[in-house]
Amino acid sequence: RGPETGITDKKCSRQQVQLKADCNEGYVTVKQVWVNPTSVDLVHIGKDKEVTMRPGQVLHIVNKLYPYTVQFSEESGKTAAVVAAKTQAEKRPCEDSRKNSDEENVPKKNMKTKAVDTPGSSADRKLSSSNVSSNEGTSSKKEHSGHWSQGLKSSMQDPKMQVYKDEKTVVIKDKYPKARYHWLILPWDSISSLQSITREHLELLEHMHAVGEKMIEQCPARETLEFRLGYHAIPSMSQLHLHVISQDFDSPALKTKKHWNSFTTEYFINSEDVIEMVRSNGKVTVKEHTSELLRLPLRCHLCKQHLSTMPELKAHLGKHYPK
DNA sequence: GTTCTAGAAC
DNA sequence: GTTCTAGAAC
Repeated sequence: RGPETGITDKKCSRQQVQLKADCNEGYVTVKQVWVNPTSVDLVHIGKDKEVTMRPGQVLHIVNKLYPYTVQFSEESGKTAAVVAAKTQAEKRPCEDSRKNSDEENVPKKNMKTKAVDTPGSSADRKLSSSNVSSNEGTSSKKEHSGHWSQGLKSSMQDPKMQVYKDEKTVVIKDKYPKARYHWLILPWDSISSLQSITREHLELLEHMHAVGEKMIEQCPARETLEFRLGYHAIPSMSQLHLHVISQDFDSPALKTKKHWNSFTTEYFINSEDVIEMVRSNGKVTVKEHTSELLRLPLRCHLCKQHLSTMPELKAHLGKHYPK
């Protein structure tokens, strides 16, 4: 609460939240300093607790009010974080881009933005007040953060990438397919990840699954290839996306152990299991040591044979799936 | 997420 | 010597 945010609500402490941006990783750590509820994607943080927030997620300062989003922008080789009051940021993106052509670098008077200090190690990347204004100009023009983790949000909006769309979802081909067929089913609604899923999203999840199955039905190789539909337990890219991937894993973009294990271990959660989890539990929880699954030794998903290198694995897969 | 590359592994 | 991977940088 104070002049910087314009918040006058007495339920909001003058020191309600603490934000810390990691510009290299592209997220902001949000710590709730005061007792009244602060939430990210409507999930309460709790006093003295911290959560990470990525672009696309919504921070409510107190009592589900005063929505804010974060954006990262690249400016003269440096990455900077900008926090923007949500309503203003979303209200007039088109108007902004026009206006900016004759109002270059003039900050919006009513756009409440605030620079966030980066952690100590990257003190040289700290924002000075002078590039706050230029960053405001950039972020309102671009309409997206520019950070790689936001790539799907821009791809899904690009008509050239869309291979199917309906009222709830859009389908794009994975930009770096890890198999002969690899689609992503995304909701139009901004849903950052599985972690923000609730029972309210059950129908959407079922619809996404049905769309995925439609993609398989229209695939010329549907008779000869197996497919799996599922989610990465800990995705790198923001915006919920259902993978539909053929099980040949015959692709030059499949290069690393991490790639392999992300599709062939429990790191890949079947769409049906996600739906069942939400139905019975109201949310999706990821097991504790999930990230370690990515370092497991390479193993053929079909015959379970161990392979010592990626080239060996790829040669081995060739036996299961001749061209 | 990908790209790039130093140095480990062979 | 070359191949391959893990981690930094983007």
